[in-house]
Amino acid sequence: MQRTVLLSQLKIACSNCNLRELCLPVDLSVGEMQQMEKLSHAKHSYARGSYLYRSGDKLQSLYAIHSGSFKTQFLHEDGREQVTGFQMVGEIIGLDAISTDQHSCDAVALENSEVCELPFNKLEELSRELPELQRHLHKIMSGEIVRSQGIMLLLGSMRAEQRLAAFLLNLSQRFAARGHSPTRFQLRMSRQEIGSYLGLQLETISRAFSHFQDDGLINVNVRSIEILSLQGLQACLNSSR
Amino acid sequence: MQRTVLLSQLKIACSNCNLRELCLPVDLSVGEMQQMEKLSHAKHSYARGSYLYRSGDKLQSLYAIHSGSFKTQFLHEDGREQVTGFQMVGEIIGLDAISTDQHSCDAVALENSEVCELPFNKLEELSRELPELQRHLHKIMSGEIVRSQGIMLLLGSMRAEQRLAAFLLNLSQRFAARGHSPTRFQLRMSRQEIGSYLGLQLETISRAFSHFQDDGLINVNVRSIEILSLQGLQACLNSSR
DNA sequence: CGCCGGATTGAAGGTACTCAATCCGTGTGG
DNA sequence: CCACACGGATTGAGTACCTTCAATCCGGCG
Repeated sequence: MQRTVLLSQLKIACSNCNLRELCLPVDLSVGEMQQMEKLSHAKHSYARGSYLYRSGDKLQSLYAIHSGSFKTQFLHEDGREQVTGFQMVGEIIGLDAISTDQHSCDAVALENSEVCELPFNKLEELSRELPELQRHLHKIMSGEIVRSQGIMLLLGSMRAEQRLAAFLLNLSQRFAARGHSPTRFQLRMSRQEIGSYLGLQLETISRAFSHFQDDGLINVNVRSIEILSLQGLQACLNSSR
Repeated sequence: MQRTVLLSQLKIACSNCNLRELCLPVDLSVGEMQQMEKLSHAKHSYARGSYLYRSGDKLQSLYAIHSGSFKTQFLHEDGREQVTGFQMVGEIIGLDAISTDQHSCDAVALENSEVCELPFNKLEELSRELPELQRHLHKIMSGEIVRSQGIMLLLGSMRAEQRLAAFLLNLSQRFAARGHSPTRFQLRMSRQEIGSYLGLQLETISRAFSHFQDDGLINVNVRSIEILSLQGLQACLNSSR
């Protein structure tokens, strides 16, 4: 019930864009709805492989992913590079830039995708008028901090197969939250990109996939994944070390 | 010049607490200063080893470190635990809790320390009235996201000695920014804690310290550090892989 | 003085990396 | 239509780095 209200508010905030992450957890008055309309924006398309923004670009907007998916990658001075996240429909991208007014990483489309642009100045202005929006924006940013902590734990203390299990379970949850199957889905990223994200080499990812398949935990055919035992993956993740 | 203005504003915001991270980059009117006074707060002391907050605690306040230092540690369900950060004077701690209204990690004093409590509700309220404060709060949160990305890069793609070099150089910068020597300082944390933060075993940390000393890059005596060659550490950090 | 926790050092072993060969699906050109 | 090239994925063998386990050292404190 509340859900449909949220979606209708959403449409106001982001015309015809079912923007989960910015939906407000409360009803808005007519006046407040009119204010939300101020957050006018444009919807843009990005072809697979194209950049939404690059490291060093000035902060203009945050972006809500309307369709498709992206990766963010962080570039070290010495050329080292690492995938720092994979973002899918309904997630917000670009928060890294607020700190310095410049983006600190690249965002690249993993497939043909559409994003809703949310001019950051307007977002700030509006969130001064709508405490619920303010709180929500804060939650999104804080959530990103917590997510990073989880990745740090993964990178710092898990072995290869645990990392991949955690990755697959996380994808599973996120697909489920969007109404897709939690056990059958297509990977949008290469072994190389998964490895970069998980701090492993692509060969190690490939071997771990094969091992999971041998153990009957998953069926994997290149980028098609079928999870046969969520519990099995969870057990792998929780294994002593 | 501006600096002193900032510090005086600071005192208003945080009585007698030279709170760098919340100082505002602009002058405030008399009325605005009065508003800042609304952010009344308490200053509390924490003995070495005591908890500022624990995972699961309800979000009440953010905390600005007035003296001393803390570590934050993240606890996995299965008992795995990892240090996710070391915070020193002037830094803000507790941002992780905004996401779920509960702290997602523990904060433990590394030495006898004092913090200024910043009730989060008041902070939000006030930041609706003071756009400069709002922007600054956003920058602090975003900065934490960027910091996490840097740690992810470190954990995902650096070898042991590079990680320790990065750690020492980061400490050096932070001490320098606070007016201390960038080359001589005391570590506040154990080898175990450094290892946990850097995703390594304590023995590996110890060996890397010894190796740096053999190479003439540092003098280390348990927790006393003297950096002999910042360039040398930087070179180690930048070495091919 | 002796205990204790943290730090150092040594030796052996394991996990993931590196290098390399092969496979496979897709797209391209003859 | 088939051959071929290409990029990504898989698999194998050897190696490097870090971990693990263990012994020892060192400084502080009862």
